[in-house]
Amino acid sequence: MRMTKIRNMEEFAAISGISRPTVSKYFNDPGSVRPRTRARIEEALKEHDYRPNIYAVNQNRKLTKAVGIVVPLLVDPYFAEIARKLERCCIEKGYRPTLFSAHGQPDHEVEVLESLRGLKPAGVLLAPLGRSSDHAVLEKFCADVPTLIFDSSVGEFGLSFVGSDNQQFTTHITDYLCRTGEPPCFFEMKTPANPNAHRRRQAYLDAMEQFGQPAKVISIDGEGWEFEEIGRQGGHKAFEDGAFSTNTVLCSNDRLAIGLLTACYERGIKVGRGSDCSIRVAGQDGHPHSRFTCPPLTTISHDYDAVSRTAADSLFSAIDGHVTPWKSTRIEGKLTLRSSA
Amino acid sequence: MRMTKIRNMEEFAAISGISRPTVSKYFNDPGSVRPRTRARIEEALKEHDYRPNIYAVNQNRKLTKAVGIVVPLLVDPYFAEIARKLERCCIEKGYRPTLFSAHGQPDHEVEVLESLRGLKPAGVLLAPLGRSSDHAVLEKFCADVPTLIFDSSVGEFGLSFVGSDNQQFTTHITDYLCRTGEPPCFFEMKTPANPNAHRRRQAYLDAMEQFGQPAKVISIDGEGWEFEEIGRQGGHKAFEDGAFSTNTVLCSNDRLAIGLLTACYERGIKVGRGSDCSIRVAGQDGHPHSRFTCPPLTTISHDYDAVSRTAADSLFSAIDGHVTPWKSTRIEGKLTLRSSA
DNA sequence: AGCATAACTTTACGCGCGTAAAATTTTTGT
DNA sequence: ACAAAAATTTTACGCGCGTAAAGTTATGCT
Repeated sequence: MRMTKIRNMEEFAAISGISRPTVSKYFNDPGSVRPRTRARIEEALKEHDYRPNIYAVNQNRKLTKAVGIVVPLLVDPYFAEIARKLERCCIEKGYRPTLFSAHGQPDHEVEVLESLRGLKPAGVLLAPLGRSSDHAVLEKFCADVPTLIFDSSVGEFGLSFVGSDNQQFTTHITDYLCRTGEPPCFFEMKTPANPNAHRRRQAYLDAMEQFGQPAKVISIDGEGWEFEEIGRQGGHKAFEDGAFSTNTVLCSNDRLAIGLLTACYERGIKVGRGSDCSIRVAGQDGHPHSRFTCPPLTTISHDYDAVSRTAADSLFSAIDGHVTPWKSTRIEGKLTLRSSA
Repeated sequence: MRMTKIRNMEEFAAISGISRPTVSKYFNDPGSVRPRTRARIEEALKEHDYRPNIYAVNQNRKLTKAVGIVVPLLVDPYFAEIARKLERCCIEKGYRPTLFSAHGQPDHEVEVLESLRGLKPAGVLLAPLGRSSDHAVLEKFCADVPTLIFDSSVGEFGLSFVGSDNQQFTTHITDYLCRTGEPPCFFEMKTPANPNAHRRRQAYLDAMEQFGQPAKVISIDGEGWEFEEIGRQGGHKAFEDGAFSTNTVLCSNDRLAIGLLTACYERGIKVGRGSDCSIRVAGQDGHPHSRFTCPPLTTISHDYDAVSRTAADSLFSAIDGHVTPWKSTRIEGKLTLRSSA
């Protein structure tokens, strides 16, 4: 095998005994050629492993098969995990995913979008930074490129939005905490990165009112995406200020909770639901790491599979021309009970 | 601005008053044209924001400006972090990095390399899976594409290898542990993912012998890349078996240590160097998360900046034609003392 | 000013493939 | 078996740019 080096489709067509346009058609959709033709091509393919030049292909196609996946922070395993699942969805459907991260920085996000334009992708799956995003740039990008927004909604642009049902998240876990112990305080960043945090705070307030419990929101300082460190420092400050009005803390997200757990440890405060524990801590997200904190973190988990599949399918159907009005799909989470609360 | 839509370089050349070949030359190297010509182009650039079509460019260039970055597992923040730094190095030098993850699966790694060929990259920065990699595929890939191996060395192929000095890592932290308490046991996976683990075990054995201390290696079961869970389960088993011969455990890597900490928590074993603690646990890697474990993890940290910069620079110099014989560069780590040991 | 040289313009070709139109062959239905 | 439909082949053009060659203009130096 591989006796002759194939340089282009012309050569490959010649040795497979098929005309070049038909071979071209085959590579665009193997099912669009006659079975016997297809068999002959695939046989030749095994002996000469030829692959069309991506650059030449994409130069001429109106619709590229490239799909961009953009997340705010790839170092966060939550985003890495969901990006991985999205990647698989793309490959399954014959698209070529390319992964990008804004690395928590708005200017990077703009850069990414800029270079993404150059890729002329068939579509983009975008999880925006959120508050710090350049909304004008985002909106313009969405107007030019078929973009599905996921994880964090920043406005009614793009094809649609797919994310988690933050309201259900918080209501559900607040309910659990109220039923099993003291009602929770809510621990969050004063200026959170994305609007999900606002929804969660509001859901907490609503739930507490509904349950007839006094609400208490603790908003801590800190900018940026180093949530663990922000949670840790904010936790120390909250303890110093005596800000925790009950022995139960619901954190706006798991990374904040992880930081708070560290702060508790550093102060010698035992966390959990045992009788020897003085505080209960719960998170929200089902962060990949939450299983391994000490104590393991009680949290409400994203349905990673459903979110990624729904997002990907929505994009693909839009690419295939199925126009639907903008809509927001929010998927429920599942409570994960562990020993922290 | 943007009154006329520029479709190609021809049009842009026309409105900037420069010939197309010169404009082409400018985009390949802005410094290669006369300053005044350059100024005129850049002025026109501001009013019409034209960018050459990547696909058309790469079709004709012998040397693409694309660089592939491949890591074994992007969900691991260690790799996400080093990938981020490598990305920046590439962009600084005018390359276009594309990120890939093998997601811990050998067949994915092969797929990634396959699709990477299609990109016809100028070079590739590759951190192989290690033991489970298809070495033949890897070697063949390296023969075809300028590839620099980093993090984990799997043989003398590729341009060179850049990674951390595992021997120094382990020797250094073993020394620290011996000087500050009981000599450590070594906690590792029986069949580790990559050869770094073997080097670390050997360095541990050598160091213990040199220090005149009895060595004890605890090799736990478990396959795959879910190190935390493997460490947790292995930890439980080791406790049950009474495998820890001293009160100090040096883990082969931080993720294993994180799992062991969870196991300790679950068994009510207090970890740290305080008098009320019954075990000390240390890791290796300086994992981004190690700061936030409970207790915070004492570890020896990769020099992320040095490794990524050295790796990137080696690749770029090879791309620029500076041929050097294969060599292995190993960079020392820095001890990070925290409360776990 | 005069000349060598560097920079630029013009012209022209090629890269590898998509794709349209028309001609031809194969398959399908009856 | 024969016409209609589907698939394929032929032919031909275009995409946007790199790049080489030859001619032209600008620059630097004495």
